[in-house]
Amino acid sequence: MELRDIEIFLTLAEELHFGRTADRLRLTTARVSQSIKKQERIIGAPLFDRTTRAVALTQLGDRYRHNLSAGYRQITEAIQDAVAHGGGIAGPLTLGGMGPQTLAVSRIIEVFQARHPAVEIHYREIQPTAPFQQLRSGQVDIALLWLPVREPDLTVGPVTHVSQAMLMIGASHQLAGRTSVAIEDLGDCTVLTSAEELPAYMEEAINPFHTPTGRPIRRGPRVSSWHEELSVVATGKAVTIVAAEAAHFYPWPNITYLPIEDGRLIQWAPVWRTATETEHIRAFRRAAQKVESLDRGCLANGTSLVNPPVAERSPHL
Amino acid sequence: MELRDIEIFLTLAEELHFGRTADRLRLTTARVSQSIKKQERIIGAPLFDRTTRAVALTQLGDRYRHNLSAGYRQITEAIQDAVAHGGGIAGPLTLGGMGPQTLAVSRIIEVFQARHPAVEIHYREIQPTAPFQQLRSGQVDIALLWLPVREPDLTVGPVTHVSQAMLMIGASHQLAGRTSVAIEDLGDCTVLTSAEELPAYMEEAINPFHTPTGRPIRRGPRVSSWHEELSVVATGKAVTIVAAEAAHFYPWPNITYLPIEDGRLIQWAPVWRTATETEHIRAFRRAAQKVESLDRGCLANGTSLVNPPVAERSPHL
DNA sequence: TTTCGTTACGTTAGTCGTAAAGATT
DNA sequence: AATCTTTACGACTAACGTAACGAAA
Repeated sequence: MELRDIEIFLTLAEELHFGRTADRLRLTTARVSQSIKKQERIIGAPLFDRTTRAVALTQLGDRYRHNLSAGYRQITEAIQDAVAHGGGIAGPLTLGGMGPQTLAVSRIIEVFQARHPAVEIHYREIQPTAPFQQLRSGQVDIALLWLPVREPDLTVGPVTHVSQAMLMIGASHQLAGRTSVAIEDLGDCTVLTSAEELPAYMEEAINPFHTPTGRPIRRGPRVSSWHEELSVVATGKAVTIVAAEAAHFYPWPNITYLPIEDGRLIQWAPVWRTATETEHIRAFRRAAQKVESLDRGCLANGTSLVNPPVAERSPHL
Repeated sequence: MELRDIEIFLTLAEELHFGRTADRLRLTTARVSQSIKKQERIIGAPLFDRTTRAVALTQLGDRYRHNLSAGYRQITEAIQDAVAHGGGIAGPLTLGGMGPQTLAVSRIIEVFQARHPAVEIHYREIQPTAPFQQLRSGQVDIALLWLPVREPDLTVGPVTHVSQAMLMIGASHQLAGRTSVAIEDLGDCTVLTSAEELPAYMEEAINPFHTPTGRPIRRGPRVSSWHEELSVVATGKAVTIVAAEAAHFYPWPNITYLPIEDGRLIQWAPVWRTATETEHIRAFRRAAQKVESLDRGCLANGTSLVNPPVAERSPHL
């Protein structure tokens, strides 16, 4: 019997519903069922009376809950207290990323987890059409966004990686046969519009309003999510500029990805609300800087080391 | 962080010694070290100052211990309480057996563990020369002994299995070339004596004092343990009657095992102190009876079932 | 040299998810 | 049919032991 089981029991005793309990603890109902069953086997009697319609504590279950809850709270508080005084950090940290971009920072996350095993990292999908929304609403603590980001209320961390820019275009589009395109060619295209208004500087940097020679670039249908972007592009109604990783992760048959000759690079960096900067966030930035310096070291050497210098070991919690 | 880690921490905080902590928890020092290190990583600061000479709580460690201990006790008590009221049983149960005999009851132990996952079973070796000693001293709760056992303070449970009796004899002994012996042949042998006095009825039943025709059977060197028995028999100084399993598990080159023509069978049964019969012991007897009845069922059918009727599932705790 | 704590590494047990099967309305 | 819990099964993680190493007396 471990704390995890007790947590599951106490949560179910509150929710009286396997599904909601599983949601709260980010488990499956199967797992909840298994854990409760295990405790009932150890104790030798049911803790809950349950049908598919209702879950209720038995008398014994209620007694168990009552005896358990105080001790459980005390222990979690003791750990929190020690963590607070020990300089460690614990608790949840939610990262937001666009599609596969979070994969690109896996080394940072590794280093972070090794340093702070008690932090549980969660992920949320960020829509390119509303990059700041979840950050501002507090749903994500750190968002991995493409630069530039110049918002007065947001802080931008170190650049974590760089992607080639590619033009995502319907396979039936007139340009689709080309092996590459230039920004100038966008003058002949209709570019997706974000349903949410993006800041002008961001829009300009990613999908400019004018070609280098000054031709205006036409704006097309409004989309509100990444999958909508994919769908609209697939129908050939519009095009948009994306990071090269998209070609890898969304190789749809009716979508073509073309390199952009002007060789534009997309820089990615973690971004967070300045006002709610926590110790978690500072620790994440430190991890990012650490990885950055390691990478610089490798590049400076110019040779691929047989045993790359890994500063921290993986957690093994 | 789980209860197990907390238990390890609290024990080390008491013992201030990795080796003793490991012993108390039946772990290795490596494991203790790993668990403490994990907690220190989570907390972010050392809990113990340790050299190879001394282990001491840091200030933070002491605070942690103080905050933790009450909650830990509360939780373990809550579980104990629920187990007590739920009809389940928990805690240690020590079984004693002679050599490989405990293997013969593995099915009973399986059934028992499935019914009572919270009971941790330990094993202790019982010497055939002093079968009741550890039972009476409380070192073992249940001993698996060969019958007959007729002691006023002991209760004998159901027979768990039956072994062929064999004569264990030095390879150089005059009888060693035979393919089998009769009890009558013991008249020509010297039989081991137990260092501790065995009850007469037991001695008579196993190594009788007279052959069927009335010849006395000579008593030889006193031995005080099973390995001493093996050694003495190997030198050819004496012989003794053992269960057939011994031939399997101790196939020493200078020891020969001979079937006994009179076809004596050795019956094994669990035995415990009547005065200290606990719920654990009653549960063990029930498990033994369950297996007994299953076996009877199989024998009655006369056929080996493809899917033998296993009443309880294995624990998967 | 012995005693004690740590590190490295391989094995195994148990957690957890997926998928499908019961049960109840 | 829809909703909810349980069972079956497989994958993967972390607990744990073994063995070797390192430091202190």
